[in-house]
Amino acid sequence: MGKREAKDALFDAFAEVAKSLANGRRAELIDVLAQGERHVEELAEEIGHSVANTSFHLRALAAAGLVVTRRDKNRIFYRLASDRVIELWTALRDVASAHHAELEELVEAYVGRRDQLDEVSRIELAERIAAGDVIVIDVRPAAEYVAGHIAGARSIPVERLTKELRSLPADVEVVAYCRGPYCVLADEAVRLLRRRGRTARRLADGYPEWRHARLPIQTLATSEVPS
Amino acid sequence: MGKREAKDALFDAFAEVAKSLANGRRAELIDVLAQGERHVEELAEEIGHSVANTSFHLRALAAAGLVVTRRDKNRIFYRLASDRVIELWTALRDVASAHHAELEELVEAYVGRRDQLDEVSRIELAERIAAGDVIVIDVRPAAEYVAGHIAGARSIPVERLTKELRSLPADVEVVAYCRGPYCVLADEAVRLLRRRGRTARRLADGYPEWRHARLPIQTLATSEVPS
DNA sequence: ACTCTCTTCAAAGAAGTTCTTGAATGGTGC
DNA sequence: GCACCATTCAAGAACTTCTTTGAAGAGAGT
Repeated sequence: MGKREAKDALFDAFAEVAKSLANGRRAELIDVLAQGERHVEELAEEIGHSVANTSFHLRALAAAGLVVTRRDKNRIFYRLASDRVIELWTALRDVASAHHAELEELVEAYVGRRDQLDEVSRIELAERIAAGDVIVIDVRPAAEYVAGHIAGARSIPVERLTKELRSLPADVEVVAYCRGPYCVLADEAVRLLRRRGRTARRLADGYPEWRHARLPIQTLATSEVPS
Repeated sequence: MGKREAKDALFDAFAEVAKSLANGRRAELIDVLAQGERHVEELAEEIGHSVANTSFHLRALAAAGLVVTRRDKNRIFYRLASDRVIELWTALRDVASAHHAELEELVEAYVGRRDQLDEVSRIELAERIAAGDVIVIDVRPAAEYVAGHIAGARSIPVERLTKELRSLPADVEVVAYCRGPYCVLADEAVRLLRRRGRTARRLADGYPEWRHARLPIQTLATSEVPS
């Protein structure tokens, strides 16, 4: 094999990894899997496609080495192969948001205007948690809270927030967080809380970034799903 | 636009960036452009394709916001849009090498066995340069040296190394560097130097990583091409 | 062994990608 | 204004990807 062929083959292999991310549905899958492991049916629900098609995309991600599987009973769980995949996904999002002007329009179309929804940085939140003058709520689906959450956070999936509202003290600021900067769950929670007269902000990014920054987290055994 | 459509559109936009890297030739272009700006004809030469096809790929990269252009006389120069693109490219390579077992075979097919070619880390090299007990040679094409190089390095493109050999003191270790961990120029240089009885190693990665680590660099005005 | 559930595979049409060839464009410098 | 140059565009052939549909496979539990 000549130098040219060998170099092409090597760079084609790098391109294979990029190709596995080069589809919006697979990108959504990576974003969900950054929260923790999930099985096919849940993932199909998340991306709004058939189980067959989701399985097809998951196989593409597995072939590229981005996700790995684990069998438990007759369920197959998918998870990211390593934290480096989160770094890659973060870098991709960063480059996209830095250089793709029209992306801002897409973000706004999806998450709505964020100007008034003050964001809290990871560092500030960590300090406030240490000081104990803030309530942190995890508004992701309960399964993701179980797989891992910010230490001290309480799980209130956004659709249960109205019901649980009275259990939140009215005189303490609430910080909501979810999957990351392009997740709308925390925005919805903050809007709802503010409509009810609460002081609320959202964490600027989400759980994967918090975890990657080695800030304190907790996980629960799957049997301990909080009610 | 519904939530689903808006989310799909947003993640499709992220996927567009990945798609622009999802081709081996475009990946090679990014790797070369990480060294500094170049024009189409040079880039076509680098990837071994026609100018028309290279232009086509460059437009794909530009559309994704990864490269930008600059006109000088009747030449158009391409360069990476920002350092974040280098971070993305590095993350992609890292994930590929961490999870793609067969990649090692491809690397070996391209760069050859590296076991005996001791590598020097950035940190060690920076210390050795400060101590002044090492000669650093930049074996990339002269144009890339001009665009930027490790401070104190001397430009000896690998094809001129034999000629320049006598000008290198025989009793000092030589460290060669080139474009990055998957570049073969420094390996060739080290092999040649060792065959001639010199003590030589290669920098583990290359110029873009050195620069990104904010270690000392130098650039030359284009008129000062070293002979 | 049988059935159940979850997951993957196969086929096929529509849509997209890659590379080649040859022509067109649009600044530059005379 | 004109010729020249580097670069881009256009068209087309070969190939790959995406999604849907329906069927097949593989463990787990009875």
